[in-house]
Amino acid sequence: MTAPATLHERILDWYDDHARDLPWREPSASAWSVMVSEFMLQQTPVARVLPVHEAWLERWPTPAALAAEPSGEAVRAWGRLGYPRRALRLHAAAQAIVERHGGEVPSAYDALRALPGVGDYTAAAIAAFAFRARHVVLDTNVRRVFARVLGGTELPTPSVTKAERELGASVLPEDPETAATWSVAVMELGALVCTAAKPGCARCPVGDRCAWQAAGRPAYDGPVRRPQAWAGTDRQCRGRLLAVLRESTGPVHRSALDAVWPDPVQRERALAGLLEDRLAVQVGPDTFTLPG
DNA sequence: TATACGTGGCA
DNA sequence: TTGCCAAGTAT
Repeated sequence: MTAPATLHERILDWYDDHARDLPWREPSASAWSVMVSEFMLQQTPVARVLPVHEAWLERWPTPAALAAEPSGEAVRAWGRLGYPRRALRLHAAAQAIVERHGGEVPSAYDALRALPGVGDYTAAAIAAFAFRARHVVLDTNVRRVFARVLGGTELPTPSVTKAERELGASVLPEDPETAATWSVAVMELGALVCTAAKPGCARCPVGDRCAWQAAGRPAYDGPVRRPQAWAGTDRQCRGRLLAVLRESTGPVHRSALDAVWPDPVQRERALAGLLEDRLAVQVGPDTFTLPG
């Protein structure tokens, strides 16, 4: 009789068989490639990131290459990925890498965490996935898997708790290389099987030792997060206006912006917001463009 | 801690 | 069709 496989063995074996081939997971992928992917994947599905990531790395193979261009080019190349301030932050991070780290993506968590647009998750992810360092990586997928398998609840709490970080640390393999693979494996399990809406428990490698399944898959009963409104919001308006600037090679006249949003009050407010965020700049009395 | 911040695919 | 969702960060 062989001993039943451990939770870790099950998940690592599953990942070995089911991991998607993603460019930023290739052994030859640079730390910059990993970093770009992490920025793009914040709140954005893999399928939409793939083509933009490829074009980005082709055009800007290093942080220095991006840092040498106007931030507006980063916003333009970001395309319709959403949350364009991420493009601005990635550009600013590239400049910081050139200034503070000689153009090399830093490997230390604290140095990464200090870069614009890099929070707790992204710093840990870059350190773990690009440099194979031992860090607890807590993204929404990992948190959901832990909540179910180890916690017995359908969904994690709205924000990361101390208990979660401690739990993550307690199950993180000692060996750094194994720890990094463990993190991406749990993340992949959450993305492909232990999904938010329709979990594939029947094909889950740890389904028979999942606390949530054992409890009969009780529905989430925690605080309800209000769905984010979209139609008619300032956010939608900003998106419309920025799309006009992105798709134009030169300065855009106010009339071109007027054409994409009917409400003048909201339109002005959104434009002011874009200028405030440095996603757009005013270059004349009535003309605007992406930042230089 | 709650809120703002894009976008498009899918049920 | 409308609602929900997808590798968060900054304030």
